[in-house]
Amino acid sequence: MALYLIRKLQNFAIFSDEERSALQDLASRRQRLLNGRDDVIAQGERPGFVNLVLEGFACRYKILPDGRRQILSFFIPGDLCDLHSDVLHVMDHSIGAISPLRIAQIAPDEIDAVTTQLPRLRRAFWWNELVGEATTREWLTNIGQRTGTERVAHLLCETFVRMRAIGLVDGTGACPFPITQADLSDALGISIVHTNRMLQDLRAEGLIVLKGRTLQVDDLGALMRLANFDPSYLHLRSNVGEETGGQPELDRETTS
Amino acid sequence: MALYLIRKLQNFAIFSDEERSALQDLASRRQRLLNGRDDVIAQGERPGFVNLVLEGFACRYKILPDGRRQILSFFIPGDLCDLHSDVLHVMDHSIGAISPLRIAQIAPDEIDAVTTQLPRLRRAFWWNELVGEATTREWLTNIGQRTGTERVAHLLCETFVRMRAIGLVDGTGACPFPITQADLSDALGISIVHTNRMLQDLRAEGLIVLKGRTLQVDDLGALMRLANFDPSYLHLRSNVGEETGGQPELDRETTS
DNA sequence: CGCGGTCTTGAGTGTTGTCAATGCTGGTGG
DNA sequence: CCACCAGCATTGACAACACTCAAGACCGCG
Repeated sequence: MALYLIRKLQNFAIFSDEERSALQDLASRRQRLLNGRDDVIAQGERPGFVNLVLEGFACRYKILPDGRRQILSFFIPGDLCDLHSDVLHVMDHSIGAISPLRIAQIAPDEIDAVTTQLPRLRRAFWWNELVGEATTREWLTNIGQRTGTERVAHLLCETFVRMRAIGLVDGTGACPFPITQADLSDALGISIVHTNRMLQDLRAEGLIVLKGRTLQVDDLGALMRLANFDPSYLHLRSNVGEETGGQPELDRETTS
Repeated sequence: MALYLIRKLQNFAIFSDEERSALQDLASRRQRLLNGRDDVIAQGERPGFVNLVLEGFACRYKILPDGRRQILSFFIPGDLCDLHSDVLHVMDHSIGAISPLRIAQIAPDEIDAVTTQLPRLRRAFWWNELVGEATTREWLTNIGQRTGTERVAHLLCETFVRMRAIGLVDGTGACPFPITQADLSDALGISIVHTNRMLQDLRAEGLIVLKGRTLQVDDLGALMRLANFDPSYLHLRSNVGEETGGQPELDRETTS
């Protein structure tokens, strides 16, 4: 089931049946199940496959010699982990499961074959890569410049909007959120205790409800304002929230 | 003069005369000169060219609505700025000159043509891109996990090692360093005053001499240890420092 | 010589971290 | 169905690292 991947990539272009089923194909080869804290692949190993998250949450992280951990990104269903890392031969970071996880392992060759045949998919994958990089830059800005509250709020905004973009937010404005406070703090560069207090604040403001691995956002507009969150770096088709802004990123040119 | 670019890419593969002169060609088309604080391209504009730094320092940065600035990376001679950002149509960050700057503007088509004809160059550009991403991840880790002193030391290590890799460190262990303390603090997520104090500490330890836009590293080993600096993310051929470690990243496979 | 930008320093404040204890919850086995 | 346990969340008290404000020194350039 490449459903989430398709939904995500459709923020870039609308696909034909052929393209859709090619994506289905990719996602249906090898599948793999992991438990909560397992590693998909560890720092130092050499990447063999491109990993596609089908179900559950994962993260990219780095461990320092003294044990400190920095989470570099979260992966939600539909996310592709390491499209091109095989060029570097060795992983300089790890990919780990946050929750029980189902992934598809895709051989780089398979990707090559499909994208050669269907150039619009190639461009969609590119778009996807670049959004990933833009997100990392936004994280850098988040950690570097924003205060504790802002950081937490910003990350919640981002995750919520991404979940919404793949249809995982329900009618009440709630979505699965298996990320623990320890994970959050390693992602945001603040202590667990402080993360907890910032979350309390957000709850007290009536902005969110976070419990039982579920995040409910009650006032996205206010949360976005508090976080200084501008969703344009996600390059989604509908960058909604308050005002409707971003024009769609439809693939115009006829490529290279 | 694509000298620095060639030196840098030769960390990935050794080039033939043909490849070398193709790189020369790329760098010799349009050139552009900028002053100290000028923007090469600003947030919101649409990228037209790939920018290659020929001389001077530049940086990638983001400005928040309230004026806070996060520097996302530094560009030194030989660095390519935005190899693929044209897919996204709009810059989500700016590129600015740190010092007087000379750059070459390369059209995406020219890159395409050259890399199609010379696949080893294509792979070298890939390698370059991926090293850039790895560096951003390392910065995220740096800001997220390390203390003030470590952060400053880490950034100095990185810059010094990169400068050395392109032959810009002289026999006394000194290299040009036009980055101001204000720039450093925006890159590291700490205040100017604090940056200044951390630098004092490093000087007091006898690790560095930093003055007159010149950085001299007196004890790289100690600086690396202090910073927890592991150069492997730079994927240089000789990851020297103390012990000699990393095996060369010679291009083995025959590509896609 | 004067000026702007950069660097340096001191003093006081406060955000954030650490330590440590307690509460909560879901899952497991008896 | 209950007791127990592990992992996670929460709280309080205190310490410390880093920030702000503000003044002054330095340096290169015109």
